[in-house]
Amino acid sequence: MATIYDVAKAAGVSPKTVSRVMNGDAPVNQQTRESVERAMLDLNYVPSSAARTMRSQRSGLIGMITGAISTSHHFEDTGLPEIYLVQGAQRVIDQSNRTLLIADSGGSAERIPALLQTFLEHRVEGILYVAEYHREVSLPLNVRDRPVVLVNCFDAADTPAILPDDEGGQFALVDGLVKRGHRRIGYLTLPQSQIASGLRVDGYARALAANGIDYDEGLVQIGALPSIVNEFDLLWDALDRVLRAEPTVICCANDKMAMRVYGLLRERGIAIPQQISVAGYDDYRMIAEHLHPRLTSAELPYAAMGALAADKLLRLIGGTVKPNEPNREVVSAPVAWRESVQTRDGVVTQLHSRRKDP
Amino acid sequence: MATIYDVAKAAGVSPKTVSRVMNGDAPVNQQTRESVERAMLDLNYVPSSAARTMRSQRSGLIGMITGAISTSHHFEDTGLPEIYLVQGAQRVIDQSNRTLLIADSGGSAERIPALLQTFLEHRVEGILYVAEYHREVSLPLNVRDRPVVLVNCFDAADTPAILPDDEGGQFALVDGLVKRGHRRIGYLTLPQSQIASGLRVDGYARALAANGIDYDEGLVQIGALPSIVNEFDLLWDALDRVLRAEPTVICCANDKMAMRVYGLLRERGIAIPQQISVAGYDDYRMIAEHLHPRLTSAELPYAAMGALAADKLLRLIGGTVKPNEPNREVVSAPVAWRESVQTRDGVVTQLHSRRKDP
DNA sequence: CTGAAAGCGCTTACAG
DNA sequence: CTGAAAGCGCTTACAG
Repeated sequence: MATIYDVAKAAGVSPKTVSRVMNGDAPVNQQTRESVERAMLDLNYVPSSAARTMRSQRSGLIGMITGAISTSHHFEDTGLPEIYLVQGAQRVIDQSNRTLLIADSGGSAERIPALLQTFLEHRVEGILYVAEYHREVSLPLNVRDRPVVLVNCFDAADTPAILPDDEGGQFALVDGLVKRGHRRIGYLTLPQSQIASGLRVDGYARALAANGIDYDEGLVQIGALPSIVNEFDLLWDALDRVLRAEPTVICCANDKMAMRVYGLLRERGIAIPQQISVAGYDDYRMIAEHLHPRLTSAELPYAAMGALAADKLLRLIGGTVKPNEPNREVVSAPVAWRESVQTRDGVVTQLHSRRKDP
Repeated sequence: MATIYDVAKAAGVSPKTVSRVMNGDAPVNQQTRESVERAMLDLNYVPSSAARTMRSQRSGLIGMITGAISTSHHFEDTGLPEIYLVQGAQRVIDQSNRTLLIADSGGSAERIPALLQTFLEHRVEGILYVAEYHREVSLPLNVRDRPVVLVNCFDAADTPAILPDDEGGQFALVDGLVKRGHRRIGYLTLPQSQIASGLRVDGYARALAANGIDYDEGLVQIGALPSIVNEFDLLWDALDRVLRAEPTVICCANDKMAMRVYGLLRERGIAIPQQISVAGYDDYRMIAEHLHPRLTSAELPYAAMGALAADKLLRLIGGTVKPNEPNREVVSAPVAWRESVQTRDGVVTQLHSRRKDP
């Protein structure tokens, strides 16, 4: 392939001038520039990032390490939508004229050191470490010397982290349900050992409290457990208990569970949303928009998290992080209201008339 | 960071010997090796792939360009499961001691030349070009000088390509349905302008013919169109026409459509699978295993396609492709039989007794 | 089994 | 606005 020397010779200038035309780091005479550009085109010149990296000591590479692209062996295969996270990060990184290097752990943690080694050989300028679900992690020590941003996870060392606002998301969902006239709000959760689940139940409880509604234990049931063989049986029983508490709406731990609940409710002959409303979490559009009726869901803002994480990492690399900037940032997102939730007209009217009464 | 010279000095050898220890490309005295390895550890030495690339003229990088990681603007958001494709390719590439560089077109074709430029700057040894859905593409010319394997697509220039066996997949599905006693087999398709859809209808027809069943036009209806606003209305009408042809099972163009059909059938009070069986395509587990009942589906073998594509690309790079090897390869996959399809016992018995009759 | 010299293709640091 | 020299950190090609 043509080198900068070939271009320089063809254009009748020095290599350094070719370099200046490419990088725009110093003024170049218009005519000189044009002849250089012509030479680059004629020779089909493509600069070598290896040479550039070696001399400048800046690789322009950002490493992202993730287990997203994997058949995960943990709680559920929550993985796929994390792709939005990759997309969000990539957009920001492209804009900074850098290249994102993505390594997939394939779901097995023991591969991560090797992936990091590869990143280090490529002299990545920073690392985005993405977890498959909201959880605590501990980073291998050999990363510590360059900027890292955790995404969808956090560690004991308080490494900068971008997290979803699980508490706020569930709050907004439940608060919105109350505003739509619901007061008996069922909730099929995951076990509290799941960090996201604990936070969401907190949000559920806060929304009830904010609206003066008592927390009824019967309305909140665990709808799934890790590695249960017959998942539908467990969910069936949990749904049974929730229904006995007479809800007008059932919130589900995630959209996948909501999809199952659709099947179970219909098996019982209960119409959605006419007889009972249903809501999910994640706003996983592949599911939410194709269920019938379409599913109301609180968005897990992966794209925004990816973008924010990339932005933060770039600022860490550039040294432009504000001194008072918190290490952990939480990303909120709106609820996507769709037809699976029906407004309880009577109650809403009642609320309206109350407001107008005094 | 420590360089090979630092390691050489610490170990009391020449840089070339350190290189030999790292690469194992020539015999090294056991004691020498050990002192070099100790020095590498002590100094926390990580070789620079940029320097290695520049001198050896081999980057060890494979580029993958994809629109998978995107909100696609075409027919439907088929995107997400292509991640399995990335996973399949990465496993193979890791084993060859290379690194996969993934670039996402974000769904917009105009970004692709820039992504290719980045790949060329990094001197990728080959390129995997992944389409979001089975289709024809045309490659930008500037790729032509290095090995390329198309995945999920093909071009007029007969570039090596790995494709899903859509015809065979639908054949296996329909043939299996017949073996399970079904003879009136409805099919909600996508328009034939979709290559995959055309092939699958071919497979459907071949399976009927192979089993001596007449093709009934009334049983085959288009269930979705691109950019239709109210997608459920169109599907509702198509489903209506199919039902009038009195099928015992309905095949759907993909799992997402099957998910919608679940909703529509239940709205009509038709029980799955007791009154009618349903099958999908893609075996998109996020959907298929969480619908109730779980959905029978023909697998779109993305992981296998990714692995095969990577394997082929590596052989193209290594020059070990067999001369008689076809440029286009098709990947087959089994059908995942689940509870949404019910065996028609009566008919099956009838078939059995027939065989035993003469 | 080991080493000295050169060079891969850029950018840095300096000079003019 | 432009250029000559040196060097980034490896591996190649050669020699012993």
